[in-house]
Amino acid sequence: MRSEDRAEIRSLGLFRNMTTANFDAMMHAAYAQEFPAQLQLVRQGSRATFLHVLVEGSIELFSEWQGRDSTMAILRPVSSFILAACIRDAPHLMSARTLEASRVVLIPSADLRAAFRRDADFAVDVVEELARCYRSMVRHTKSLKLRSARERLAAYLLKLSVRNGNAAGFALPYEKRLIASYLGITPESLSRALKALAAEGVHVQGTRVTLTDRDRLAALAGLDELMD
Amino acid sequence: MRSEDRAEIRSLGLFRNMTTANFDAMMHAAYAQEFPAQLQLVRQGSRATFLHVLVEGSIELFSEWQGRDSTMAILRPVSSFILAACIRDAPHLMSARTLEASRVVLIPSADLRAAFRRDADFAVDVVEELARCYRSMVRHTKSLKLRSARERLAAYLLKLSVRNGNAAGFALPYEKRLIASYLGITPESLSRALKALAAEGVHVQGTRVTLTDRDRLAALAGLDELMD
DNA sequence: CGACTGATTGAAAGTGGTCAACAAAAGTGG
DNA sequence: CCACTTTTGTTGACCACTTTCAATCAGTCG
Repeated sequence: MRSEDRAEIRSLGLFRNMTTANFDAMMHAAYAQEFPAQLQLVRQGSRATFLHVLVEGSIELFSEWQGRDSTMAILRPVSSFILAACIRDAPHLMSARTLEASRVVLIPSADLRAAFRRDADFAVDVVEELARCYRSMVRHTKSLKLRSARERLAAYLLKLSVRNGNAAGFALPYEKRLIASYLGITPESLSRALKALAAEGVHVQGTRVTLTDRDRLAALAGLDELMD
Repeated sequence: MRSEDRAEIRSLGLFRNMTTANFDAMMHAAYAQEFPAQLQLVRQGSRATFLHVLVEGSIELFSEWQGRDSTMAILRPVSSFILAACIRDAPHLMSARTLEASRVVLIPSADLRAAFRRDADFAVDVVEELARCYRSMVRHTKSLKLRSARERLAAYLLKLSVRNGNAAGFALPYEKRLIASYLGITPESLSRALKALAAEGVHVQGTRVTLTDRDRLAALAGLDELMD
């Protein structure tokens, strides 16, 4: 593994506080790997054998059922994923695939669990990371159940703007079909919803978005500390 | 606190493996309390100060936004709740209220965190419990995003049947309005969806449900290990 | 009994989905 | 680099499902 990967992982919230001895032991059998775009890394239903840490690129977590599928989360570096399945040593509930060429570090879940038992500081960080993931899923579910499609989209656009330093203009970071699936609607509905938001000062050309009436949009989105 | 409450909590998966010394220390400031029905125990946005353990009765976890609300989970004894907020020491994302008269044990979250640091066996159990909660929320979200309302209802009825020993007839355990909210639809829609399921052999009279064609219903519900 | 809450039903409206056609981009291979 | 293919995005027409609102019915509880 590249030493900068190692350093980057070490500096992740998850691994920052563990002792060097435990970190080294845990990483002993870990390895980094490059994956091309659109490669499925995890298949739902399979057993968790490695904790994955995304170092470069981006990852989609999605679920499948009866030929349908839905995007559950979109991950950016540096973040771990499938922590819960590793801990429970249970089948994955979600699949994962790369959205672009990505670099992922794989840590054997048995070594993760051993480190957890040996190092209380690490245990604290693991449980905090997992709590973060849980709360993130709760937020996603709340948005699905409490907001309409248009409201979800409005909130999503505002969050993108915030991520870009409150810019009025920014580019959509992913394909629209992916965003649609994440928001729980079809691509056609997204296309129409974007047009409908022109009334709230949203203008879209290709991947380029411009917000001309932030207040109106915010009123519709109703951004909430407890949901967004 | 009643000694049987204490014993019951001690035998919970969460607390079974910790040392007696740590259990006693953690429970030192804990206390049990009876609450009447329909009492709100937790308000979303407030700070987590106690881990709650439901010993008797039932609890609804729900979320509110802009005057709307939605049932996120329904808990039965014995189960803990708001573990994630305790761990993160963060505002609750969900509110909680009793559905019926309930008995709840309250453990100061600071004591919980202290026990977590001192006792690796307990730490393992906490993280497993949290992973269970996370996975439960993932399942709920999958069902919302991948299934239609009718499919969700079919799956819900089949799960109720399983819970009743695969009985063909059983009573709905909660008010229909609550079930509707949990399934992400209005009470009116639930009423109509139940009627529509007559085609799959579902017959309802009041709270009494009878399934006369399990196979047809199962085909619609598409029960799945990774979602149900 | 009368008041209240929850459940059902009907009618109307709205929202989002499906299907099909087409346009626009992006990727592929000569 | 260009032509071709494939994928992604948009638009229209139509439909299914769900919600909303209102009225009614059915229990429950003082």
